[in-house]
Amino acid sequence: MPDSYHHGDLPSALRAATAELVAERGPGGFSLREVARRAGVSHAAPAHHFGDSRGLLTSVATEGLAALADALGDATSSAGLDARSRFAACAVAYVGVARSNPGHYAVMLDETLHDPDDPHLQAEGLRAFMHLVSTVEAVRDEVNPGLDVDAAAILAWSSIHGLVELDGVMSKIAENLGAPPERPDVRLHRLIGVLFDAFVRR
Amino acid sequence: MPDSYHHGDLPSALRAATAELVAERGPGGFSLREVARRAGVSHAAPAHHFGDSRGLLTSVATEGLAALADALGDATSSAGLDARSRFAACAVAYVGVARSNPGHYAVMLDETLHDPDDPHLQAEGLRAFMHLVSTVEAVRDEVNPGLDVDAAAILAWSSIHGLVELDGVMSKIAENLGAPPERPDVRLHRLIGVLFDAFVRR
DNA sequence: TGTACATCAGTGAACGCGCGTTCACTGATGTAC
DNA sequence: TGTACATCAGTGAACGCGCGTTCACTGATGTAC
Repeated sequence: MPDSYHHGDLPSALRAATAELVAERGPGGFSLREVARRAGVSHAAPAHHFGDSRGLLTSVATEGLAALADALGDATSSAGLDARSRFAACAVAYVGVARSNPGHYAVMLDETLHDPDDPHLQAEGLRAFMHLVSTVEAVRDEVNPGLDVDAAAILAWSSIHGLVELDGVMSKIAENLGAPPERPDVRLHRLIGVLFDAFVRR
Repeated sequence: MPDSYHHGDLPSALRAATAELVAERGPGGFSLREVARRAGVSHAAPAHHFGDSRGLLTSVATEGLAALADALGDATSSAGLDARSRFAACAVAYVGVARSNPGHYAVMLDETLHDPDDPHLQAEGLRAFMHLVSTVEAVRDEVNPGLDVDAAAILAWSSIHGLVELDGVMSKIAENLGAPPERPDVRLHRLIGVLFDAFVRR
């Protein structure tokens, strides 16, 4: 029988409501009271668990980074893949997490929204980043011993993040140019192709 | 003698105040009243020129895109440069505009803040984008006839935008890894290097 | 050159609203004995 | 097994605040004659 007074797992429900709200209205549309409303709880309840809105957003960011790290871990540990497939799987997983958790994604890389010094957040961010680095290292070992791993990792991360963020703008521009509409994952795979080529020794 | 009643160029002053405010506090910290306060004008004045806050933000976004288009135009038209230099100049100009106008930059590529269907905004955005495309075309003509211009332009824009946005996060990670602090423009030039290599025929 | 008048720019008071925060409280749980 | 009590989770009323919007207004400009 559901407990009508105690929620069960209010922190999780509040994180979910936050992600949903941010995805719907953008970070500017976020408020503690609206989140409480969506979670079906009094507006003073969130303070109990998270203190203030920054605390809640930091928790959401941490959850998002953890999901990203998990997804990258799954993608990179798929055994039997050559470096190119592994790299592509990693990129696809990244974009997949970003697109299916837009609320989390919007919060987790914006340092004006969360507390960038939170240790849990930093740990999850680092874990995600290390998966990326290890994938690039695999590319270096298998394909191009001279590859600058740091520069390549920066390029890979920047470009994939940029693609996610600019997706809407790019579609708009393509439309204005009268180009046929391009499915987003087609754009992604073309980008992965050019990107990977950048890593190949010549 | 300064006119104490009529402002002279209030729209410009309001755009400047908006950019300053957004740069300081992020998009969430923006309000029409605070902007009016900073411009030294009554809080009802902005409505006269821009209607509502979206109108003002769209105007700021358009101004930012125009500045970007101008800067890219200057960079690409510097005659006598080979494709690599021209491409690098373009990237440096882009990052320069983004870093020296953080308020404009935050607003101009975020479709939840401005009105993406505004014709002036679209025109300036397109003008900026065409400078990028023509630079990539120059790279194709001079260096690699087989280059996929569209994919390369997407990669270039995504990665440079991503670099700008992730700068803070990347510094944080590097710090956590105990890496020596890297000057931002060093990171940029390493990225440009790997990026350009991606465009070279092999 | 001077006067009347339309137009435009900016004012300031008023409104209702949603917000974050505080605080005494009540409902439910779990532990000690 | 039962009772007392500490602890924790969530409530709901109250507060002061900054916000966007409206509107009758006033100050300044520029044009017609």
